[in-house]
Amino acid sequence: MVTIDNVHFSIQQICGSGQCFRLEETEEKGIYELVTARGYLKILTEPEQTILCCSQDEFESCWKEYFDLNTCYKDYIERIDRNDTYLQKAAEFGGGIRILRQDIWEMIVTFILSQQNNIPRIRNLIRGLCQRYGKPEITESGREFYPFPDAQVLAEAEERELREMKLGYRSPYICGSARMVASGEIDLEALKKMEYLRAREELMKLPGVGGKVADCICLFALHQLDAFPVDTHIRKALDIHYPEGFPFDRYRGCAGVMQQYIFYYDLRGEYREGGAS
DNA sequence: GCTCAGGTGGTTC
DNA sequence: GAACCACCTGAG
Repeated sequence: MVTIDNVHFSIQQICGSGQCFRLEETEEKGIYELVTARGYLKILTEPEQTILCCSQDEFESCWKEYFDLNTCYKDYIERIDRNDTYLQKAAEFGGGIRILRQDIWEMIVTFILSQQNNIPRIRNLIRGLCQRYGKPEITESGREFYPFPDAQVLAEAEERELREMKLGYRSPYICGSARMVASGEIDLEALKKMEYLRAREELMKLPGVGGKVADCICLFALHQLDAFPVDTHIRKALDIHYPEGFPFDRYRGCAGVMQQYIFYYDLRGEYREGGAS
């Protein structure tokens, strides 16, 4: 068991920030389960602290990096313009969010599926893919879980099968991307070493990956903090609060963190303006 | 029925 | 290169 205080770390906020679809609250309130390429993790959340159910060694060698706990997010928050009350409030509201270091193939598929889709449905689609194509594993405590299927497995799936699973018009994108990754035409290891814009450009060679999806992959898998995915929520928030444009120069090296604060605040914050409903 | 949900790719001018 | 439009699906 490893205990972390909740000052700048919140599982609920990370779960709600839309970067990870395989972190879910169980039927027991406050207890979460996370399935990643690194393995399975059970998490207990309490008002003051969060408890990761793993050994100290596993924490040090794996989860500490995954949750980006070596980084001080307070430093990012302190970089926010004091006159920018909107961003100040957003960062205060979502101050426990961290940018995870997730598996790149999983992020490619996840964000291809995210287009014209809502969060609960994306979760279901991914769960379906894992159960159908992932090889089940068992935790020490006997809990069965399904890791994300690798590109080689999905490369052999038929488009028809994916359509049956309600992936819709995204089905050929998944098949095509899986084949390009499985064949090595797109080299995932090489992407990890590339600079942000180069990686973004390379990812956009995959079918179904445009600028927004490529930015999500860059941010949530490659930890490129200059990536700033602009979706409908962010577009709306930027139009209202930054009609002159978002100050990217000021937030070089952490724009993606700000994006997450804005996104989470727009989606979950009590704050609403203009569109009263 | 219609619109919308964290878009992309193809076509057109 | 900006402006359209089709595209699967399910919920409200």
